[in-house]
Amino acid sequence: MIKKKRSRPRREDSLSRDQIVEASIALLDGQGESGLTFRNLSERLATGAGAIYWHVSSKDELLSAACDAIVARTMNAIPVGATAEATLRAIALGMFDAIDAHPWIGSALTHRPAQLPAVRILEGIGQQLRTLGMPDKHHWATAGALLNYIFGVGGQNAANRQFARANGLDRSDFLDTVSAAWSQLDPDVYPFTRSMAGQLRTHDDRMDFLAGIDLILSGICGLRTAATAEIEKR
Amino acid sequence: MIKKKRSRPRREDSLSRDQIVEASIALLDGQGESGLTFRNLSERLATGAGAIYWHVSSKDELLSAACDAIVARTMNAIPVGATAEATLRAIALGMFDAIDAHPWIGSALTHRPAQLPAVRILEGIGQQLRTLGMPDKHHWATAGALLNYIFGVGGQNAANRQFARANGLDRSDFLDTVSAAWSQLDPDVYPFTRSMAGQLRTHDDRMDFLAGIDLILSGICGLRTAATAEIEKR
DNA sequence: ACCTGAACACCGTTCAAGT
DNA sequence: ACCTGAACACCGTTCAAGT
Repeated sequence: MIKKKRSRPRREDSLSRDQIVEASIALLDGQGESGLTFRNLSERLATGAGAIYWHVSSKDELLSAACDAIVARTMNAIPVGATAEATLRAIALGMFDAIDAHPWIGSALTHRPAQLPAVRILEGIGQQLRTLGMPDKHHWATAGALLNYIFGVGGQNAANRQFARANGLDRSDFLDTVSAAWSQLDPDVYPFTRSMAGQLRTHDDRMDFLAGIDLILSGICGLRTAATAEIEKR
Repeated sequence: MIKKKRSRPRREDSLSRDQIVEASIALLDGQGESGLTFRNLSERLATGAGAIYWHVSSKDELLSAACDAIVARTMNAIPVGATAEATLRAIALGMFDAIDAHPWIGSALTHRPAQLPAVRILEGIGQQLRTLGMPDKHHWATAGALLNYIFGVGGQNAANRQFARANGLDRSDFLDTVSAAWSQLDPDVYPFTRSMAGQLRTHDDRMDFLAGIDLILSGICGLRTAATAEIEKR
């Protein structure tokens, strides 16, 4: 008697790239970055690893596509018609919230070079700089400053979230841990950091993020420092 | 006859954590992030994987320690005695150059949460903000803005370098590739990005980085925007 | 106390073979 | 054209056993 090998049920409809990307997002949201493996993914999609490779060329591409799906939705949700400054803030806050909801895109953005997701954001920022009447020669540096700041915050948020998840901490546990560590630093070497330990527990990430954006925007509005003179000198 | 197993020669002196960290830095500098494996490391140190684990608890800790060694050297090399603004620039440029020389620390910084390396930089920045006479309540948001901007640029630089290395491109090949990709974007959807494709080839990363720093510094010097009012309102 | 190195439990990726 | 799933070449980490 032939022993029929018991294998898991396979899907009957055929796979699509979109389904793979959506399943990846679900996995990343639910289990964090380490949750996205081809084994997890093929189980969830009731298929084999090879089937996924038919639609997608590598894990890197998959992560990029998942990230791009989120970024595209975020950028499409930015309301049009507001002032340039308000729109720049909306873009920045939109990305902040997107990274908050999907921490893994913070690390996807910082790790994969200037590809589609980054370009979508750059484009949104750049168009507003134009309407703001910023001289062309400052466009690149200015857009880059905003973009890199957003990426920097995103990357840190992602890292903090991942650390907290890996150690089974919630946000408040995590802040307590860092705050405690900072309180124990040598006061002679780290006076400033020690003095920040308290604020750390009560601060509002989103508010601080916005304050940074406004710092840059206010710099943009009043380009009058030594360095811009230096740049003009070239 | 007993066949004596030919094994690689082992070291005779004993291992130290410092030697392990230095060997890791050499590996990371020479072969990039993927070059740091316990197998590579134990071969280089003429020892076994277990020996390394005796001195170091995980790969994560090792990467952190390697990153911290570079950051500590960088921060110690910042000259003292200059004006606060000049020192802030020196810190930023010092980190930029350190990341340029060791791209992997860009990704180590963005991936491991607020630990020693980040604290060293935060402290340096914060002390200068104090001498600048910035009101205490703005310290956190301001220092965070500078720090996150530096991390953002660092992360992007690291990612770009790794991409270039993985594809066997030098800097100019890499810029050509991105520039070509941007030139082919749909002009109706990506007018700004397309217009940047040219500048991309000739731009100076370091100069643009400095321009961003100065944008933030100039915002710091003239805190007068809607958002700071908003923060004060709280 | 410090080290060895085989073994374990994973990865991403490939590919002959199936439909 | 699309999928299967075993196999491959790696990982980080552990641990009984040695000195």
